[in-house]
Amino acid sequence: MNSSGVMAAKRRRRPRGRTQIRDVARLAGVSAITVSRYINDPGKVAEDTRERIAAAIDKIGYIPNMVAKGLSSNRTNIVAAIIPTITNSIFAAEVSGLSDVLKENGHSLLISESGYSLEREAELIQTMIAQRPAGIVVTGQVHSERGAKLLRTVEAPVVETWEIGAEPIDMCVGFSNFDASYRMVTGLIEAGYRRIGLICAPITANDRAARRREGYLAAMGGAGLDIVPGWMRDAKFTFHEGARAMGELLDDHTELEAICCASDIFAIGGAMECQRRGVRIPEDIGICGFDDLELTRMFNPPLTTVHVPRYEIGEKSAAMLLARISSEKTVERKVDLGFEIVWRGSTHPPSSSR
Amino acid sequence: MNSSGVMAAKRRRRPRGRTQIRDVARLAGVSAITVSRYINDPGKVAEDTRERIAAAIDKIGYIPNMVAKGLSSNRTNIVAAIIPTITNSIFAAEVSGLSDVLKENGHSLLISESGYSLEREAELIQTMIAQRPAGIVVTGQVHSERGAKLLRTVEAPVVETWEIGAEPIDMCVGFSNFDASYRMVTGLIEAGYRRIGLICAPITANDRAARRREGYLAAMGGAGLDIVPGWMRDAKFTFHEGARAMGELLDDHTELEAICCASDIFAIGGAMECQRRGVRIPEDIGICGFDDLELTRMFNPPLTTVHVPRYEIGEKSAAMLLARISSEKTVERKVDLGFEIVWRGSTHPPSSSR
DNA sequence: TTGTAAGCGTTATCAG
DNA sequence: CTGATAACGCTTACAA
Repeated sequence: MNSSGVMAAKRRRRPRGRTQIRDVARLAGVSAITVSRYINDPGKVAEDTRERIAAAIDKIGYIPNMVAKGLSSNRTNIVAAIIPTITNSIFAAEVSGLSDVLKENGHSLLISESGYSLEREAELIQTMIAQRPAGIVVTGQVHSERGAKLLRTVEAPVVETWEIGAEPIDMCVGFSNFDASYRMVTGLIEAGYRRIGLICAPITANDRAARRREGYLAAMGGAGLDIVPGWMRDAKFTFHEGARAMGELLDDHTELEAICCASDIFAIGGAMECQRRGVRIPEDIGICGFDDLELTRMFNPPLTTVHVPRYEIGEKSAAMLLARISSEKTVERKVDLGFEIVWRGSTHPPSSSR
Repeated sequence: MNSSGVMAAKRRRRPRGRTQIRDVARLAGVSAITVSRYINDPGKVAEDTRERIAAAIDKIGYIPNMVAKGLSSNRTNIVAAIIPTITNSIFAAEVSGLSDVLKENGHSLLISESGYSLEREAELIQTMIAQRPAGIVVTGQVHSERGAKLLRTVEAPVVETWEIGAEPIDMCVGFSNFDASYRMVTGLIEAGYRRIGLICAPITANDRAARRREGYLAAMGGAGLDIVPGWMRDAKFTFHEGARAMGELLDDHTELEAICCASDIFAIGGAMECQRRGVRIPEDIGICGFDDLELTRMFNPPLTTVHVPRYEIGEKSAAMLLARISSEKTVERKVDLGFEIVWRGSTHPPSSSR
């Protein structure tokens, strides 16, 4: 042995903790690669070898190192999702759908929150790409220039969720927020409402809200009704903000006959504000929401709203990513999961549903 | 060159897509390790070298490969969290706290849902360990035997959240669910209530619910009041289930004066059921909840509840993990974040708060 | 301050 | 069906 052998010994790193594939291999009397084959596709290994390896794994409690696997195979089993905020329950439901499908297929879910900021989203996309995810889920179809560029050049498949109006960067899953809002407002007009207010989230960095607002404007304009700036209020996604916006409309615009809320959060908060003031629903004012949260069904009266496929958006996104991950075959690029207007007691019913 | 050189050439893998550190190094005219130093601690690199590297990174859009980094350094920047379900907003808030602190410190968050199953939790712990996370967050202090063993032997620091009654496996953050429930019920008794019902989540695989139930029993028993099995109902975490349980109690036990709900979800669902039936709150029946969801403040009347530090549990868990990750110094093992009984209009006030 | 060499734990590739 | 070897992209250890 020459001096480099000595040097090599000195340079050896500290031993690491976990057992590894070679420990299993030694115990089973096979090579590491055979254990690797057993783990990834047991069918490639002979029956008796299989049994010895299984016994060895069980004995030493071997847990594969996905980091090493990821580096070696150049693919991880991690899917990254970037959502505005997990505390909005529509995104929690989406994440649940993602999580359920992914874990059934041996994938893990990395979550991060952009806080409805496109700059933050771009940073997170970069952070996620650093993890070399097998797939990426983002919210909406509007991104910062930098974010969009990263998504366009990343190797992993990308799904944009919750809106399908534009051409996707790669794939998209959701429904038309414009159509949903348009149909909701058109229904209100059919029901006899003429002076209809709007409570909507700020449309900055939120194309879903922007499309819902546009749907309202198009329906009002299309019916030849007045569009009054004072009838429209911004609100952040809290019940309190919904109540505040409703209170302002009630104070300043007693002429309003119905309030269209671009989120059930506003509708519920707003409806509670009405209760507090003794404003009767739907006798004194009609209220409709958006998203069909469980609470809208429980409310007194139950709230008219738009049912959206929030859990299904997660499920379908995961399924599409998995399809692309497991094969090169082209899958659907644009998936419309639809929506449904649900007429309940908080508004008069439209003529078509009478 | 001997034949092995030829073989090596044949064995070369396909080139991969992303730019890597050596591309940056070449462009900047330095070695890879210098770029590595620049990325991990720019102070170790000379000013002008720094500038050249920065320019090179910017030019080719280099994004570090955290998988390779993780394997090489034997530490990832991923924290794994296992929660019962993301759709219960208390856990969504916790996740938000985790996410905020972790991303400030360059860590990413891997989320998985156990669905209130200890077996599922154990599987997920194993899946998470395979990713070699820098830290692990689990919910509660009760685990399956296998899950507990994995948590005890894993190298990463572990935080158990939402309950601090038992000795932690490693660290725990939360509050005493027993004390909170005990104090709530004691307060109701002080307020003059004697016949108090309970709506609680199934206590299987949920030590937080179990402790809340025990707190109720201890307070009732301690005050010499009747403990009637029929006054206690199980409910899953939906508003509908809360309403159903409340309906049953209202139907079967007209003698009840107050209902203690071990979750605001039950309290809100239950209170809506009361509204539906024309049962007045608090005149006909007192209702209190647990968790202090935003909606409890908005409700008419506002609901008495227990404020719990849900966002802070996430924040603190992340902070404790980070402290342990960055140093070997011992940090607190058991952190009591406390709780606060919030008396609102859905119950008569206790004498002590008059 | 910078560089060289070895190694992280797994899998791709080629060979038998 | 099984194995030997190199490689994945980065960092550790050591050296200059």
